[in-house]
Amino acid sequence: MGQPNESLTYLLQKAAKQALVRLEADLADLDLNARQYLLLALVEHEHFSQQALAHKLGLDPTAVVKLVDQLEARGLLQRTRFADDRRQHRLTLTPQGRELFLQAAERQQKSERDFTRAIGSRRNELRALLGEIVAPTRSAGADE
Amino acid sequence: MGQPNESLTYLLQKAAKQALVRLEADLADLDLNARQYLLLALVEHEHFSQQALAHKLGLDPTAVVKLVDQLEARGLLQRTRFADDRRQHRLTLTPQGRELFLQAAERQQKSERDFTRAIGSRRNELRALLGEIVAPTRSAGADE
DNA sequence: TATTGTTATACTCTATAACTATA
DNA sequence: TATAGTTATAGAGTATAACAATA
Repeated sequence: MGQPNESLTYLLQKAAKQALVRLEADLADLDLNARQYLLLALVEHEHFSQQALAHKLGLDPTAVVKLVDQLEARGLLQRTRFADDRRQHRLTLTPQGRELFLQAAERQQKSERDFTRAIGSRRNELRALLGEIVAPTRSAGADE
Repeated sequence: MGQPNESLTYLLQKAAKQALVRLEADLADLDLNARQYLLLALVEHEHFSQQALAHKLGLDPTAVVKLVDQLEARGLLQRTRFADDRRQHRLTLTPQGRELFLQAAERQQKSERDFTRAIGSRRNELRALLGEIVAPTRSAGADE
């Protein structure tokens, strides 16, 4: 961003945006945006509460309400209650939700391979470098 | 984003956001956000028109109007007219603008070194990898 | 009394359309 | 007629505050 073309911060913004645009294009015909997909992926892996999701996604809890509303209305996930704390909603994918998630996950992987085609297998180096930078700083934004 | 922690797209979003948050924190006492700084950096390097800046920044031209309004009101840059096409505004840093930019540029470089401290000199590899991914795809978003 | 989720609301950002001055 | 810049406005996204249910 100093000489913009050389700045890592600037490059990261551009790369992140382009990766996002591509992913959303690749998910478009499943009628999922990246955030919806990520939520499905997280819920598929673990039955989060909405607050836990908000924290994990770096989102406002009220935004999660709307996200979950949309996905529930489409029959992709369900809200039930946690037995040990009935205030919390336990989110679970429906069979349709799981099926859609699996399709989306395939596309996501392809999208990422396509996006990083220029660097081939060095994408693993990129992943490692980003992981080292990101891991220690987990304060603001999407956490963990 | 499939298994979120392993996804490059997800890592890129997080890294980009954290880098941005850090940069804005490091520029805060100069009363500049990242976008304002980037605009100053571009104008310092070349006397852009507002449309050219909008294209370069991947912003709406109306957003550039407001950005330039703010910076001009603070006496950091000036609008004059291009001689060969008097519709276009030629943007130039004032002496104060240039001085503030130089201070901001120092902070930006330090911010970036701090952010990438964990990978040390391998930040050059990271820069190279990102450059290879980003360069070919210059369609959507912040261009060139 | 504190917390989860919800709703309503306000605020910010971005995009769209109409206008002016120049070409 | 088309383009650069401006303004006003609408829309999307996000944050804030108050409320109900549960702890």
